[in-house]
Amino acid sequence: MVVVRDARHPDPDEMTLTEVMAALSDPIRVGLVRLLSDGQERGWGVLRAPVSKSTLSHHLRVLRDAGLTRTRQEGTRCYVVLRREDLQARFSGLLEAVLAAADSEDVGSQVGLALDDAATPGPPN
Amino acid sequence: MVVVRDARHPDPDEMTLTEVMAALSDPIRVGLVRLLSDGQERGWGVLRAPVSKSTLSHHLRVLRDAGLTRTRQEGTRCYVVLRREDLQARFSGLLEAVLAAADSEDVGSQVGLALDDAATPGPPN
DNA sequence: TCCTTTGTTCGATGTTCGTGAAACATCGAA
DNA sequence: TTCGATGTTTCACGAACATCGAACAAAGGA
Repeated sequence: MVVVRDARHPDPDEMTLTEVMAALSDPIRVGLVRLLSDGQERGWGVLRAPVSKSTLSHHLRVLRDAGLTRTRQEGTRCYVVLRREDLQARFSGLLEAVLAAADSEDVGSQVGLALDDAATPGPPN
Repeated sequence: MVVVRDARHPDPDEMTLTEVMAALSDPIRVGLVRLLSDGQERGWGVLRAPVSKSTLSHHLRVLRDAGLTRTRQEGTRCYVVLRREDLQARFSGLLEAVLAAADSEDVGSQVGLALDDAATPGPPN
């Protein structure tokens, strides 16, 4: 997956509001953001969503391009983390408001973690 | 414009986060929201955007369907107002965060008011 | 009654989006 | 080097979207 090397991670000042809003207009992507909202870095592999591998990859790309998440590659695996601080710096209060609304509405509840290592805190030992 | 009679104005609890986010993922619609953010009711006719009449009508419909604005008809004219309280009730803090971000980025600056009665405060006397 | 004003709705068109299957690229292990 | 695991990219497709011009509908005025 050569892509991660090309991974575009916009700086806070390169993020655009409309791109972020568009990224958050899909339930699956909102679900992914909710999943990552605890600040924990998650392995790509533990993410579970009712879509194919390629579609999930697409959604993660949209989130990354918008600046919502950061993807890190380690060996053959990828890890995703929410860019809370950067988002706060650029769009103060937006993420919190979205997360609160998403929780109250339970948006993207179809998205979850693999039952086994559901707590995968990051890179394996 | 018989349409206003069919106008769908969702209750706060009928609004969905993803629909609101989608509505705010277009610069012109964000511009319209910014224009209405002072709480003033504006006449359809004073709204200026670099799109055709039908496209503007479409954008206003998207905003209305998402619950962001309320449209009122008076005689042959229409008036639009931002539903700040309802949005606050349903998505606490979201609108404020979006408006702040939109201002700092100057999203939708192409949207404006007619030069003449730019301050049309509502129904004409 | 006829005409003007004001928006809405109806095609039509080109673009973007969400989706999956399949091919591909990269890394680590055998 | 060969193989398996892990994601990414390409391709294709239907649906949704942004856009416009034209037709339409409702309310007021001449």
